[in-house]
Amino acid sequence: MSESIVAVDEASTEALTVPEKRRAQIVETAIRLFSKRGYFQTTIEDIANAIPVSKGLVYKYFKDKNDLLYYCMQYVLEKYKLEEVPQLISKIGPLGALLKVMNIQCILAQEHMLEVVLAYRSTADLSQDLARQIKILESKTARMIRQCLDACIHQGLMKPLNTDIMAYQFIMYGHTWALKNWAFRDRYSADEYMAEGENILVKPFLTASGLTELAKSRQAERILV
Amino acid sequence: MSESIVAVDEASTEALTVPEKRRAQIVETAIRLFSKRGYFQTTIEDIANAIPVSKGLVYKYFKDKNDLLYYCMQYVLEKYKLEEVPQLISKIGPLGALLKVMNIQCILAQEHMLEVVLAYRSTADLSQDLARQIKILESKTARMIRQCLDACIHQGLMKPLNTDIMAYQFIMYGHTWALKNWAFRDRYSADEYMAEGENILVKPFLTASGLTELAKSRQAERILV
Amino acid sequence: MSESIVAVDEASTEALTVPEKRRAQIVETAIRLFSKRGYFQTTIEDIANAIPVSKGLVYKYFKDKNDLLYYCMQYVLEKYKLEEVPQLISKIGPLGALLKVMNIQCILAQEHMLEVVLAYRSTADLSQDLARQIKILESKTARMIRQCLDACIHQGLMKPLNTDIMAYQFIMYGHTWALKNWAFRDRYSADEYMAEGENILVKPFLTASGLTELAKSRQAERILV
Amino acid sequence: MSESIVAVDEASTEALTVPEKRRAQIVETAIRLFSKRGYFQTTIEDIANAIPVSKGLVYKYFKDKNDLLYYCMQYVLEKYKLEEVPQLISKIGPLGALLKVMNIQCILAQEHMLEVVLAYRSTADLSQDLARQIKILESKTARMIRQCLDACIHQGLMKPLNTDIMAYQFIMYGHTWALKNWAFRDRYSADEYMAEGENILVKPFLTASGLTELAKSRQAERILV
DNA sequence: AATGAATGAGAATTCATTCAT
DNA sequence: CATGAATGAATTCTCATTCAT
Repeated sequence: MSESIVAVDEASTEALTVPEKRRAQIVETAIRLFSKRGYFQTTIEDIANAIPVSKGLVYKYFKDKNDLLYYCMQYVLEKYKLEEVPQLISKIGPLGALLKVMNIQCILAQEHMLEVVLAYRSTADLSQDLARQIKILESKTARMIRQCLDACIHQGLMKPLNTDIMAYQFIMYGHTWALKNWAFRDRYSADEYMAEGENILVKPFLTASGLTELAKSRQAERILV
Repeated sequence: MSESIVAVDEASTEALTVPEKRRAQIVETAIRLFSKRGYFQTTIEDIANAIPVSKGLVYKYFKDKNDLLYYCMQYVLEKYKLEEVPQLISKIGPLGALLKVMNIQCILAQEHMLEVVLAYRSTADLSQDLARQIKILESKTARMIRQCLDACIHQGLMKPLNTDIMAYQFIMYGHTWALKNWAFRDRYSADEYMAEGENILVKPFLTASGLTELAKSRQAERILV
Repeated sequence: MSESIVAVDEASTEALTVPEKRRAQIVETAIRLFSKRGYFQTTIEDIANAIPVSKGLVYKYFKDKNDLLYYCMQYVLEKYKLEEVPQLISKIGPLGALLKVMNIQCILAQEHMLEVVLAYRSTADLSQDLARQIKILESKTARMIRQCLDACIHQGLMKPLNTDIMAYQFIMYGHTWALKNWAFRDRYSADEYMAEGENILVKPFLTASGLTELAKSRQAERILV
Repeated sequence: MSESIVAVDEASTEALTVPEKRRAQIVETAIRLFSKRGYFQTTIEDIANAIPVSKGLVYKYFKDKNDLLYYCMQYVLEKYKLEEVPQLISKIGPLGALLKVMNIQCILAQEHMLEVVLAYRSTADLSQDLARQIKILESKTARMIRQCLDACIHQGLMKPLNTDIMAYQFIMYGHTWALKNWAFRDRYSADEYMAEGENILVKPFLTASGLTELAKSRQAERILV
């Protein structure tokens, strides 16, 4: 996954100013605590002490607690942006893109387990308006996945099905890893879970030519590696 | 669905004593408000006013607010108990049972949408111990579904696959209807969503004999209706 | 002043319910402290402790601190309502009414010195909307006084003058007693100040017939007493 | 009014050093904001941003916020100093001086409306000691006016009356223009209000010879103009 | 059984003030 | 001179919980 499909904030690797670092530090600490204890059970003081800075400083960077929650959500969704799916489809084909997207969903869920849990617990705690924005961002991801599915079907690699609902199956498969991790973690590794995703979400829906294509791409991978 | 697979609280149809009615009334109101506004943003006073009774009365029935949340969760999970799955398998076969279980998951999600949302928002707000109990109950449901899947595979109706993970797919398919309802409700009815569940979670995994079995049971249904 | 021109809240003499008593108690304490220390330097806790009740209780009776300030202002202006001026004019004539109004302004300023000071310090601390209401109430008082003045002029008792501005002179004469009390209190009693009001605000503006009228009413008073 | 009776800070016309300019800038900005929003609702940051300078700089010039308020008050009272009244009396006579003083009070109230409002809102917010100083300054003004009144009476231009209280009437007439400006501004110009001041505070109190004197001085003015 | 007045611990938020740069 | 990041004390406000009636 060297040529990442996940949007990477290029700036994040550059030198950040002091205030920028502080902002990031607060957001990251807040995500950790909000995820673990929940939004309402985490006080601004908890967050400040964990850094550690003073309570008051948090308010220099964020209007209020809800504003901070919003930026936490943003930060999470930033990671989930699938911006280059169209290019990916044209480069490695829709089936390859689909598999890649599935993997990304799982990898992200693994890497940002706390954040996924946070999203399910606390989106409703955002103000009406901010909650809507979060939903819009998720809709975009669904649309990207749907493009892959539609392309697969269009190229005869996949049997026709409701790509709208199916797109959410891909999203939820990743989220499930995070949400039900208490049930899975003792029995499967993230990689095993991800591999099973192919068996559950991709292979059973492929046409004969889709299966051939899959086999070919597997072989190509093997040669590359 | 006259012969419900879902555990029905027999007592609920009997005459309840006044205190029992009050308890139920409080729990139901609490579920509604907790689901809509969240646990921490709903005050005991909100609940009392919505009934309406006095704040103090709520404390006659529940030790504290967290205790009330726990009983709300219990009430929700009560509805989700799949106790008669083994009987069901022996009566209508594992494939029929599987389809039925899938339908039930969707119907429950539709009928108890608020409660599902509540569970995802607020399980973590329960005390450690109560939260564990909730997880145990969900594990039981997963085990039931797994029995169906294992039986289907064992009887050659379904191709082998990881039934542990797949069982959660069935659970999550229902939950997704509730959790992402904001995305679906304008485009699909609950029935359409449920029907699509068959295409996504069952059919693609069937063997030839499984498909035959499915067709037969469909015909049987058609005759019955 | 047995037949008071000042609107008396009849209910205040009746039995009040417990919450009504509490409300009044809080308002009265707040007026005292707000007047003495100022609105922003008085904490809700100060007020609560002075009663003494708990902080939280104050919020059962008033939405927030600004709401409490508003009710304090209302309470003050309630006392300043001059509702029966028209009746008074028809009963004892416009000049008598005018003198009475002047006296009332001084008596009120003396009795509610703290409240007057509070009004000047803190009206601007009310929300836009509440501040406007307070101004409307003062305008009404000005209008009442103006009616007296206009009637006096119309009946030839007083020489023509700008009754609009003059009405505010009557209001301010009372307020000045409260606002500049630090300068006056060592040299004049409230009665002396009030008596001087007649020399400054009434007599110099009377016509010959106005002076006759004044002398007559003085004599009538002397006989009555 | 070329030969101003109002004490003018001679230095203000000279070249100020940079720090002096900064100080003045801060004080003037503070007066503006304190008057508009009140002392407690104006933050040091508000003032700094309005200039704009940094918050820290304000503390280079003023010990603390209360110190700044004190200098604001000083600045206001500086304008209100009536130092040359004795000379004025001997130059244009006590009645002319009195009229001039009345005019000045109105002009100052018009030009420094915000400052007058500030004084009434915030004098009590000064420390005990600083508040006393402000009162002493106002007493001086009252004494000056009283000198005029006493001289008028002594020279038989004015009928005897309580000059102590009357002096405050002159002060308050100006203040009233500022304090009740919300009621007046739509109906009168500052000049109209000032003209009415003569009808309310001077003419009714004059003796026959005082009226003659007034008429003469009016004529003199007319010739001059 | 039921009420609702009262409490008080605890959280969010603000802002004057300091100080390293 | 000037900045603005950082602090922390102080305050408003909320709400679960208790208890006398």
